[in-house]
Amino acid sequence: MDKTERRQQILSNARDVFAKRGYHAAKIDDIVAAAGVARGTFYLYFEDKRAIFEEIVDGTFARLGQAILRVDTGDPSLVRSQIEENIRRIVHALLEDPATTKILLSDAVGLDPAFDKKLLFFYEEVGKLLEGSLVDGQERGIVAEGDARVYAIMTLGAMKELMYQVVMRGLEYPEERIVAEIFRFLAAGYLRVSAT
Amino acid sequence: MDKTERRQQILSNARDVFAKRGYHAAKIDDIVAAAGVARGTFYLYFEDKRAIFEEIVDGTFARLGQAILRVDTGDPSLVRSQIEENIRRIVHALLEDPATTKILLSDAVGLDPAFDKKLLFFYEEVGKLLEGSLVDGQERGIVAEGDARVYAIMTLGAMKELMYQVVMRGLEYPEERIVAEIFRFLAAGYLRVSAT
Amino acid sequence: MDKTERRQQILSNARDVFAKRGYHAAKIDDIVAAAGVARGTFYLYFEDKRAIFEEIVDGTFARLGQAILRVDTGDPSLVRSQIEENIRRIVHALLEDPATTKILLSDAVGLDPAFDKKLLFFYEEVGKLLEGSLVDGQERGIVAEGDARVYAIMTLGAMKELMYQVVMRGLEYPEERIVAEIFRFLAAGYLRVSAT
Amino acid sequence: MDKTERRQQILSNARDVFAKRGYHAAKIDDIVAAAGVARGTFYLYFEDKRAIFEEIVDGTFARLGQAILRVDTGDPSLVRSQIEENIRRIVHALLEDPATTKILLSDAVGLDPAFDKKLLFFYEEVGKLLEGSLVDGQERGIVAEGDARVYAIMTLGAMKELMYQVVMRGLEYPEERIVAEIFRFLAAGYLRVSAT
DNA sequence: CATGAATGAGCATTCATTCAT
DNA sequence: AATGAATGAATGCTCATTCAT
Repeated sequence: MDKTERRQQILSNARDVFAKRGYHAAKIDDIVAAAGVARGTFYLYFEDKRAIFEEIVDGTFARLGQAILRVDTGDPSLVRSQIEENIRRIVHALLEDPATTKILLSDAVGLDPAFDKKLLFFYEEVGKLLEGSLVDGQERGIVAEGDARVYAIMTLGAMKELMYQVVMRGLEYPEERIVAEIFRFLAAGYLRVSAT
Repeated sequence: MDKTERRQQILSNARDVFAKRGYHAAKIDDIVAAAGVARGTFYLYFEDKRAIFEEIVDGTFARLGQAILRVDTGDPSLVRSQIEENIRRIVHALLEDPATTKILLSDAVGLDPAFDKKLLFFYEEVGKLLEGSLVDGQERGIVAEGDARVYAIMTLGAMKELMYQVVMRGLEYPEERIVAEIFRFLAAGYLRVSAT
Repeated sequence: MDKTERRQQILSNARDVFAKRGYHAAKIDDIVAAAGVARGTFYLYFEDKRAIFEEIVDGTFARLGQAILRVDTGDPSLVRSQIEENIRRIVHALLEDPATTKILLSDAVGLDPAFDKKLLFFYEEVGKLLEGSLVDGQERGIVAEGDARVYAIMTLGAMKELMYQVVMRGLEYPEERIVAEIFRFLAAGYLRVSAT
Repeated sequence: MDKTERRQQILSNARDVFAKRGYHAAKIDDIVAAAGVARGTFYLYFEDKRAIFEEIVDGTFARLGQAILRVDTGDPSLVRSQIEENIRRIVHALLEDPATTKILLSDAVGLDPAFDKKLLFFYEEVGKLLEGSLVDGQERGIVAEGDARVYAIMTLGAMKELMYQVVMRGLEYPEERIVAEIFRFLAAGYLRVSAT
């Protein structure tokens, strides 16, 4: 087994342990036991417990970052499919690896102020991207008036919560269904009430 | 100072410490120092660290639960204002005490599997309430077709994320503005794109 | 038992353990076992292992510093007795507590660069004091010509080695005898050989 | 590179590492990195860390032992130069390799009780040799009355301390000057005070 | 009731040494 | 012989909790 494999072996077992027990309850012992290596071996491949956790989260960030495509608003008739495709890719990236999704949406939250800052930064980046697209869309009339930043935040929140519920509760929704529901939610909301 | 006051004094200082440092970084020492009582006194009023944390979260649950009013869909012309009032009350309850909101949305997440279950349960209860109203609304034609459960989850997520950003980043939005944006988001979404 | 006593109890047992095993071989467990307290109690009174060791050495420094009296060379007829008195006090200070002397002359040496610097600094201070007295004495004709600094260094070395041997080998010399021998050694050397 | 060379290469790099960091702070990793060999190779040539350290100290002992010449007191007119020559050889042996001198006078001290015993034994051997010469000298009238053992101990201490200061502080004394000062110190002391 | 000194289980991390290749 | 990945015993330190005063 070469170094990369061994590293991957520890990393993936650590991921499972973190997902199962949560960051603090996950002991180095649990990780090495799961990986079937000695205590010291762990430290041959990773600086410390925090470092391997961060690597898992960073990896998820990277996967998510790659999933997101820039929306080209040039041809209005293609916007919808691009947005759907983006939602589809993000949902897929999160659901194909429920363990890291659980870690990202649960264990990584409130770990400590420094880590909170890291998460906030990631979501800020994604939020900015989204916000930019929304502002762009507003100029082209394909996004409603309103605070684009707030729209972006709520969009992220809605998707995060849905993914969290799916992952934590094992909600059995087909991905395509999830994509469709999200799109509908973003496109038209659901309240049909008249003004007071 | 009577028992109740003393208890409250410890509780409220603990809340600040948890909010500032996070659950794990908050030491009993920090709490008793903030409350100005002796180490042992803490244990006269609370079972253990976990218990006081849980009490804080439970208190927030209770406050939130009280904030939510049942929507009477009898007179369609009054539904909108009732919904707005609900959003207003929830937002107000969260923002009037940012410390507990931060704890609820950050420290309480991923604490351990048992606590995750507790949170999940609370959100499930709220979600069911909301889902029920949505189904009810669907029957009366004031809620669009679609999966009410998913709508409920995304609604919760959108609101949680917005509150989280306000609390963590100190976003300076007037409450009324937030309420209006949320309502608009839920009512009409923002995408105005034609089908492919 | 009040805090000062408890502290002293741990300190003095630590001193014995350090003297017996040496700094590195002395484990916190050995110290607390000797003191009859729990592991955590140790850390209630001392920052860490290094700190208690440093305190022991600093205490010895202080005792030694107090033992040394400034020699008043005003009345030449009184110089000899003052010097003898100084030697007597230093020798007494070291031999009345062999454990700390062993620690100072053995365990504290080569502990790490930072500690070496500390030791070097202490001996430098003592050396400067001695050197100053020697220069003063040279002006008054009661100290022979020659490099006062080297004299000071060799004097310290001679005394340190003698004390070390007494402490480590349990050499049974009466203190007064030691004082007399040191004085004679410093006063007249022992080689009686003619120049080449 | 043959076995002897490889061994020497590791040994001499270990010496530098020990001198720079001290015994405990010197890691096998540092040594093999300095020597440019693999971790396992180290153990092909040396039993363990302690063994290589001991070998370094033993080598220094051997070098020092060879530096010391027996003083032939037959012709009194030649004694002085023989003693000077001895001092010169010892000083030279120590200063030509400051790294091992630093190890001998600093890291080897207080390593553990067993090593202390070893050092004590070496100095005892040298001390006995010196003591024997002193007793011999006393019979021939070229060494003053007094306790020869104490003279021997203080002589060793004086020389050790001077060498230690030169090595640790980088004192810039020419060897010949050091030899002369030591000789003068041993021959006549420096105090010129009348009895009380 | 209040105190705070004492407790000790628990854990991350280090590093000398081994051994399969 | 040489390598360097793997090992796991060893240990300092933390901190929630207890309990005698």
